Amino acid sequence: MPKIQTPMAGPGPTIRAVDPWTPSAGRMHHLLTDDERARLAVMASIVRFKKGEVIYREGDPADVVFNIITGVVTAYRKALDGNEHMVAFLLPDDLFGLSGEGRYTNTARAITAVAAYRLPVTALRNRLSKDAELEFHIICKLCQELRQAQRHAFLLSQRSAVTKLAMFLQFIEQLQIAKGEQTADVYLPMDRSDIGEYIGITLAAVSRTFRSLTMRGIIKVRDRRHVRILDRTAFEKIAGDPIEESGVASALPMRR
Amino acid sequence: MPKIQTPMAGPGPTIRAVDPWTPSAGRMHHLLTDDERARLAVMASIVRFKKGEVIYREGDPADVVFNIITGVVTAYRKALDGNEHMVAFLLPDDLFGLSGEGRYTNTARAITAVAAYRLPVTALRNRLSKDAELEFHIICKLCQELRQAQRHAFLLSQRSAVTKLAMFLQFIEQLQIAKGEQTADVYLPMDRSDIGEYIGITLAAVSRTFRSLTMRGIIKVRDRRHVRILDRTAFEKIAGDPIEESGVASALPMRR
DNA sequence: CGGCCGGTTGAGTACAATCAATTCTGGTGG
DNA sequence: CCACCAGAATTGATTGTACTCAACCGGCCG
Repeated sequence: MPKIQTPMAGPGPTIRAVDPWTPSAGRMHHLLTDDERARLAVMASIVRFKKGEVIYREGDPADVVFNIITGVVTAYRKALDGNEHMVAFLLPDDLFGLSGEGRYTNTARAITAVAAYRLPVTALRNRLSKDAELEFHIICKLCQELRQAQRHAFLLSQRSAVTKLAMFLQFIEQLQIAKGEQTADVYLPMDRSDIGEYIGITLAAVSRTFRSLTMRGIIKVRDRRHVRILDRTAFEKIAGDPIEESGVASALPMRR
Repeated sequence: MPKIQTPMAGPGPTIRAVDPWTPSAGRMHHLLTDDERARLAVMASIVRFKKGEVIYREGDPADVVFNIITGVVTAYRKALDGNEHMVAFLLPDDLFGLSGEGRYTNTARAITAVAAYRLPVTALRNRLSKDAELEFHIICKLCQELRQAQRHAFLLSQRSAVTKLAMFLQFIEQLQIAKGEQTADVYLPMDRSDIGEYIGITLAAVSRTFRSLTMRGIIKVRDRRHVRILDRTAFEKIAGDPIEESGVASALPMRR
């Protein structure tokens, strides 16, 4: 059952993040050594999900943790009124499924095709008890996810829709820079309604807000998935300077 | 310099949380053994802050971590427009100051008198590398703080002010129950403007919203700091049932 | 007593939600 | 290759909620 395959992703789970205590100039490292990855790989299997597929539901017994290889996953919570709200975008190298207390506290859904390592909690936990280094790396990753969640909360606290959207675009862009991808345009793997759920405005408002930024000459929407930032200074006046934000030049508070 | 004092808090840092992988019926445990606490105490000193005092600022070098003994701390971020937004309430047994990347990513301020253990990062890190168990407990704590941050984001995504306030009161109440405190009334250690900053509405709106809930007979505001929930069913219809929320009866997603 | 701080209340406004109609886009099959 | 379809996205008109600004209250401390 454990298929220790090595697809394009390499020989086992990867957890990439920055060490929260070292001023690393924002570079992001693979936290795990090949050795650790191999040890994790032994207990892992690779699973694939189709676009739109639910990976687990709020309340399900939380007996596996996932580590994304490729694709994008979203974590949702259901509001009383039936509306869902997204609490996180999960991207390659992210760890998810561990925020429960015996149960998952949110629902995870693939919004693109996804490949991920699937790690049974019992095995992982066993391994952890013997491996201080691995644990430390997981601590680093969790610090990062925590920071990220706080950033998200900060975004949600903004009143203006333009600010929210600009901050969101900034997140995504930083993310892509960190990934080392070509970023003349910002690439948006999610659709408008996902964005709306993440930044806490309606689909209609997302659309209007894109238009507003376009009208003002700040961005240019190439197509649904590609946006270019034309007026950098105006853009950062709205979104807030990311460098100021995180306290260190080129710090990359976004996951991955 | 390390004053290994044992005030009312006991013989060293405490990290209380629930193990995220064990369905523990919501009971919260001291995660650290006396032994561990003693080892941590060796590297810790106790610091005290007055109400209103800033503990550290966004951008400061992050060389110490804190573990609250008594009191309430808030973590802020500054918005572009000068407004601040609160990203977390930190309470006894909570760990804070570790979300940086060489630097603190937010500003911490005591909103009551605070006593805390002060742990130098270098020493802590050193210790961690040798102590798998301690690391595991920190992982548990981080999972909890992450869950909490996601809950906060969820709260902020709500559109109606009443819902936000009700959810907030629910948080605080659960917190007090977890602490084992007497809770005929909900006790609010923070003032109205802090609440507003946390739930993302203005001071004026907080006031109106309290009134609205009072008018409807759902709560009764004894004084600035004490609120009683009169109509439980109506209250939970607005806030969302906390049991549903976390998937397990009496799960306590709030810190403490 | 006076000033200050935290909180409450009021009037008017702005921004995003809502509901609903319409257009655009990408994919499928003839 | 085109026609068609379904889902995604845009746009419009209206409404409501919370913001803004400002006045006011009440306790506390000097």
